[in-house]
Amino acid sequence: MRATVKDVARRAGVSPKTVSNVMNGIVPVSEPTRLRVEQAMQELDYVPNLSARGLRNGRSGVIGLALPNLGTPFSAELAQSVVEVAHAQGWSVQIEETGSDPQREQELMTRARANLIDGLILNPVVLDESAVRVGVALPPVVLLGEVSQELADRVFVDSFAAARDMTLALARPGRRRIAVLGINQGRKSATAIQRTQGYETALHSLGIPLDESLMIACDEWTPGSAAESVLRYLDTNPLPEALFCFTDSMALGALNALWRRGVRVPEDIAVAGFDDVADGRFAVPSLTTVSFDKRVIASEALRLLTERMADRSHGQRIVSVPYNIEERDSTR
Amino acid sequence: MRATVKDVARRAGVSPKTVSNVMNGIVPVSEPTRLRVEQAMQELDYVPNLSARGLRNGRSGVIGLALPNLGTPFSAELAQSVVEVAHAQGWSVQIEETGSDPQREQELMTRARANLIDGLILNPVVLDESAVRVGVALPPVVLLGEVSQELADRVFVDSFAAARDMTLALARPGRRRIAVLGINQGRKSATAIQRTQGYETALHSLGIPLDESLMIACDEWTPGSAAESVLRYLDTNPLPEALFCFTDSMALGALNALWRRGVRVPEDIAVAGFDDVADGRFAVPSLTTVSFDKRVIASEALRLLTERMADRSHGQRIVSVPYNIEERDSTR
DNA sequence: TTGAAAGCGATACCAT
DNA sequence: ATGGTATCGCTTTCAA
Repeated sequence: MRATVKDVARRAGVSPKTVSNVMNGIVPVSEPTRLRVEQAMQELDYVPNLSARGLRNGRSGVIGLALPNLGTPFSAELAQSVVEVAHAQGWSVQIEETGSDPQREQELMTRARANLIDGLILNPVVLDESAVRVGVALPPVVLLGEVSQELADRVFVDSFAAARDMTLALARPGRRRIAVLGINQGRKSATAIQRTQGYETALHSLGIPLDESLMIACDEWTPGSAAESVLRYLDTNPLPEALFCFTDSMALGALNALWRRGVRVPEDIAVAGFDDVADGRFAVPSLTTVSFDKRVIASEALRLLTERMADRSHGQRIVSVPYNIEERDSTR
Repeated sequence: MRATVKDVARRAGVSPKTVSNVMNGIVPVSEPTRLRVEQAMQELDYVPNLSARGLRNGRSGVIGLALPNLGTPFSAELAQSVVEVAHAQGWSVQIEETGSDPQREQELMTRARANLIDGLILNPVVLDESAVRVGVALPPVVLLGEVSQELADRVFVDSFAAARDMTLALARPGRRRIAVLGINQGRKSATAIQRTQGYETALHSLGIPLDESLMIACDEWTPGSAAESVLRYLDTNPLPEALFCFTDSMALGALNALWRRGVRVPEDIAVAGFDDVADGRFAVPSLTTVSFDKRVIASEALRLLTERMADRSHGQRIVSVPYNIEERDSTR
C-alpha cells in the first residue's frame, strides 16, 4: 500500500496537519519536527496524492493547451514555449487537438470546468463565437489568435498588419503580380480572413488591382496540401512574381513544388511565409517570413490566465505580440 | 456555487448513487428515473469534478508523454499521434519536456506516482538506467527508443538495423566516402550510439575502412546546429560522397548549409535523414529518410501502457516497430 | 507550534 | 432498481 499523510504523521509522531505544514512550507514548523517528518517521508517513500490535493484545493496545477493541429512544427514550437514557461511557474500542461472543430472546442471548455485543468489556452479556428458562448459559465480561458469576441482574454499577433506589411515588402522591388496561398474554401478561418484582408489592403494602397486568379486556395495548411495546390496552379496559370503563403509550412510545400517545376526562387519568383519556424530558417532557399516570439505568446498567455484565475470578474484583457518581417534568401 | 451530485440528486428526487449510476451507465437505471436525473443535470449545468472522481477511483484518465525536445517537428508528429490515439480511447495527455536531463526524467516518474497521471510514455535519452531504477516502485511506464534496461516496457524502431540499411543504400551506387552527422560529444544518447554502430557495421560489411574524419559531431540535433557543423566541416574537409544525418531535422540544416556553399544535392553529395517528418518530404530536394509509422508507435505504446496498468506484475514487453528506407530526390 | 475533526465530490458496498 | 453511508487523501478551521 501507498503511504499517506496519516502514515507519515504516525511514523513521525506528529499530526497530519504538521506533515501538511512541512510540505507546503507556509506555516512555520520547528526544525526538529521538520526533520523527523522529512525523514518519515523518505522512509515511507511518500508521494502526495495530487487528486486529493486538487479536490481539497479546487486547483489541479494543470492547464490545458488546445491547438487545431498538433502535427505542425509551429505547434511544436508553441507548445514547447508554453510547457517551458508553465513549468517554470509550477504548472503542468495537458495538450489537446481540436482539429478545427468548434464542437471539440466546446467540449474542451467543459472539461476545463470539470476541474482537471485550472484553465485553458485555446487557439480557435472558426471566427464565430460558438466555442465561447455567452451565458455558460466560462472557465478561465485565454484565446490565441484573432477571434473577435468579447468574453475571453486573448493574445494575438496582428495578422492583418503583418500580412499587409509582408505584401508591401514583397512589392517593394517593383513586383506587382503577388499571389497569396492559404485561402480556405470551406469554413473560413479567422486567421485566413485577416491575412487576406491585409494583403488586399496593401495592394489597394499600392494601386494594384485585385486579381482573383492570384488568390490560391489551400484548405489544409500543410506542406503536402500546399505543394499540391501550387503544382495544380502552375499547370493552368502564368507564374506570379511573388507568392505569400499564410504559414511557413505551406511555404515549404510551395518551395518544393516550384523546385519540381524547375522554377527558381527567388530569381523567377519570391516566396514568403508566416510563423518563423526553424525549418523555414533552413529551407532552400532560407525563407522570408513574418517572425514573432513564441515565448512571448506563451508567457503573456500564461500571465493572463493566472490573472484571470485570481480574479474572475475583471474586464477582458487583450495583448498584442509584436512581429517583424524577416527577410531571407527566398525574396532576394 | 457549482452543482454536485448531491444537488442533482436532490433536484431529481433520487440518491447520489443513482446519479452516479446514470453517469456511468453500468448499473441499469429505469427510464423515467434516468430522464429526471438527466434533466436535473441539464438544469443545474452539472459538470462532474474529475479530481474527486480521480481520488475515489485511483485513476485520473490522464497519461503523461515526456520527450527530450518538444520543439522539433518529429516531436509534434509523435505527440499528435499519441494524443489522437489516446483521445480515441478516452485518455487525456499531459506533455513534458525532459531536455535530455536524467534528473528531470526521474522527477517525472515521481509525478506519475503522484497519481495525477495514470501512466507515462517516456523517451529517455541517456543510456544508463538512472531514470528507471531498481527498487523504487515504478508507475506504469512505457519507454520509447532503444534504452537497454529490463524494468519497463518499451516500443522502439531498430535504429541499429535502420542505420545499417540506410548506409548500405547510400553505398549501393558505388559511394564509399559516406559521412554521418549526429555523433554527440558529451553525453552520448542511446540513439546516437545505435545509429553509429549500424553505420560502422555496414561499412565493415562493405569492406570500407572506418574513417574518423567522416564522423561529424553535432550536439543539438536541430537544423541550426547541424547547419553550423556542416559549414565548419566543409571549411576544412573534402566533400564526402554521401551524408547520413541521424535525424531529418539535422538533414534539413545540412541541406541548407550545402546549398549555401553551392554544393549540389544529390549531384555532388547524397543526403539522407531519419524520422520521415513532413518537412523532409517537401525539402529541396525531397529528403531520403528512414520512415516508420508514428501512429503505430503511439498505439503500441498506449496498448502496452494500458496492459501494464491492468496487470502490474507481468513480464517486460518489448515491441519493435517496422521501418523502411524511403528513397527520395536527395539521393538519386 | 501542534492536534482533532470536518469536509472537498464522487463512488461502491451493503441494504432494501 | 434505488437509498444510506463510509471512504479515497489532503487541507484547514478551531482549539489547545
